[in-house]
Amino acid sequence: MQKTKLIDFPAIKTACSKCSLQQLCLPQGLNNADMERLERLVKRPRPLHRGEYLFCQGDRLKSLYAVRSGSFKSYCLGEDGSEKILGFHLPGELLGLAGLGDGEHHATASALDTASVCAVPFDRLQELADHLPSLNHQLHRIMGQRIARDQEALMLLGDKSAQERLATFLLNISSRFAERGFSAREFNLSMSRQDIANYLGLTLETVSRTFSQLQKDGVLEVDRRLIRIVDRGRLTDAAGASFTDTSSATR
Amino acid sequence: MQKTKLIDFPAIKTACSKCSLQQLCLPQGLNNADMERLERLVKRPRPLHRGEYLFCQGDRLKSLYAVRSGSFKSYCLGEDGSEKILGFHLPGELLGLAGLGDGEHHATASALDTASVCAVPFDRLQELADHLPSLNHQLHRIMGQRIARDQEALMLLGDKSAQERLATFLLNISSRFAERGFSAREFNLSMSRQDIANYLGLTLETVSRTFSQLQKDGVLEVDRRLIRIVDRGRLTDAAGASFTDTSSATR
DNA sequence: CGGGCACTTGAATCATCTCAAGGTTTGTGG
DNA sequence: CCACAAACCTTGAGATGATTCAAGTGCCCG
Repeated sequence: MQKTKLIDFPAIKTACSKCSLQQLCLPQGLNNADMERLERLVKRPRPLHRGEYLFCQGDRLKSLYAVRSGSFKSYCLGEDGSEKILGFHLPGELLGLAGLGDGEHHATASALDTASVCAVPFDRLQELADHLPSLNHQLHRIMGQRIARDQEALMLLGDKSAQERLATFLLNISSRFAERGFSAREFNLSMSRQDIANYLGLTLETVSRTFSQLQKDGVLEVDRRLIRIVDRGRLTDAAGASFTDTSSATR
Repeated sequence: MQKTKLIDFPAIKTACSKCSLQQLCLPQGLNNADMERLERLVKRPRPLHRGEYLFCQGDRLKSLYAVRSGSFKSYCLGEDGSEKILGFHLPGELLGLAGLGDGEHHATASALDTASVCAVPFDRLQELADHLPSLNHQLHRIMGQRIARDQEALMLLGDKSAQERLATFLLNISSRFAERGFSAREFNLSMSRQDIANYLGLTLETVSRTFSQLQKDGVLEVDRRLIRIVDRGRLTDAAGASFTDTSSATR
C-alpha cells in the first residue's frame, strides 16, 4: 500500500487533470480520456533557477513548453549582444510556438525566478493532434490567441507615451495574475526595471521615473517590485483610449 | 468542345495546383490529391477595390483568406477612431489567423489597391485538416511563421531609430517581393507614407524626411512610391546590426 | 483645367535618452 | 552575524531625435 502510494503520489500531483492551470493551458476543453492521452506525453523536467535557459535561439525545436510555476522572459539577441525582450510568460502559458514555422527556436527563454514547466515533445504532440481533433482545435486556438497577443504588444509600441506604455503593461500583468487566481490589485513583478524598459521600448530611467510619477499621483503604490494599484480607473485612463480592460476584477 | 473549354477555363486558371503562389500559400507541401480536396473548399470572391474591407474588427470569423493579387493592410481601431496598422499582406500570405483564438476578427483588413483573395471557410478547413495531417501540419507551420513575423515586427519597434526602422522595412518588403518573383531592387510601394509611418511608429513627416535623406546619401532612388535600392549594402547597414538579410537576391 | 490629396521641407518644441551621481537591497564570504 | 561588493533602482541636468505646426509643391482625377 505504501508502495503504490509512493508511486502514484507524484503522478497525481502533476496530472493535467488535477492541475489548477488546466483552464488556461493546453488541456482546456479536452475530455478526460483525451487529457489522459496528452498527459502521457508530458515530461516535467527539474525546476529551473533564475537565469537558466529553457531553450536558446537557434536550438532545434524539440518540445513545446507550458509554464507550471514561476515566470520566463523570451528574447532575441542581436549579433552585437543586445537583447530585445519579446514577452513575459506566466503559469499556464505556452512557450516555443514561434518555432513551429521552421522547426527552430527564434528566441531564447530564460527563467525570471525559480520556475517549472511541462514539456511536450513536439512530434508526438503533433501525432496525437492528428488523431484528436479536440486537441488540434485547442492548439489552433492557442496559436490564434498568441498571434492576437503579439498584435496587442505591437499596438503598445506603436505611438504611445512612456506613461501609456507602462500603465498598459501593468493592467495587462494585473489581469493575467487575476486569471490565475491572484490579486489583480497587488502583485510582485518578477522582472527588473531594465527588462520592463526593454520590453516597452524605453530606457530603464524612463521606466523608473514613470513609476515614481504614477506613485506621486496616487495611482500606484510602488515598493521596489511590489506594485499596488490604488486607483485602477486613473491607471486605465493613463493607459490611453485604445485599451479595453477585459477584467474588472478588484480582488 | 468550346463548351467544356468555357467551363473549365476559369477553374483551371484559379486552381491551387496551377497557382504560382502555391509554394508560399496553404497548399505548400500537399500532394495532388490533398490539394484537390483543399481546392474544393476554396471560394474566390470578386476582386476588391482600394479601400474596400475584406473583414472588420469584431466580425465573426467565417473564413481564412489568402491574398491572390494586390495587397492589404490590417489594422486595429481605437475607440477614438485612430488606427494602428499591424501589418501589410502580399500575395500568398494568409489573413485572419489572429481570429482563431476566439473566433472573432481582432483587426480590420482593407485593400491597398485592387486585390483578390481565396477564401477558405474556416470550419470546413478545420474539418479537412482533421483528416489530412499534411494540411494540418502546414497550418501549424504557417501560424508559427506568422508568430515569428509578428515578433520581428516587435523588435523593429523596440528601440530603433527612424532610419533603422525604414531601412529594415524596405529590406523586408524587398525580400518579400523577391520571393514572389519580382525585383528585389526596384518596386512600387502600395501603401502611403502615412501608412508606413503608422506601421513603423513614426510620423508621416519623419518617414518623408528619412526617405529624402536615404536618397541624398545615394542609398535609394525614390520617385513617389517607386523605390529603387541603389546600395543594398549601405541600406543593410542603415537597418542596424540585428537585421539578418536572408535573401541576397539582386535581380 | 482646376481642385484635392499626397508628399516634401522648414523651424520650433518636447519627450525621451544619455550621462552622471547617489542610494538601497541582496547575497556572499569572512 | 557582520562587512563588503554587486546588482538594482532612483533622481537630476543637459543633449537629441522625433514631433508638431506651418507652408509650399506636384501629381492625379474629375
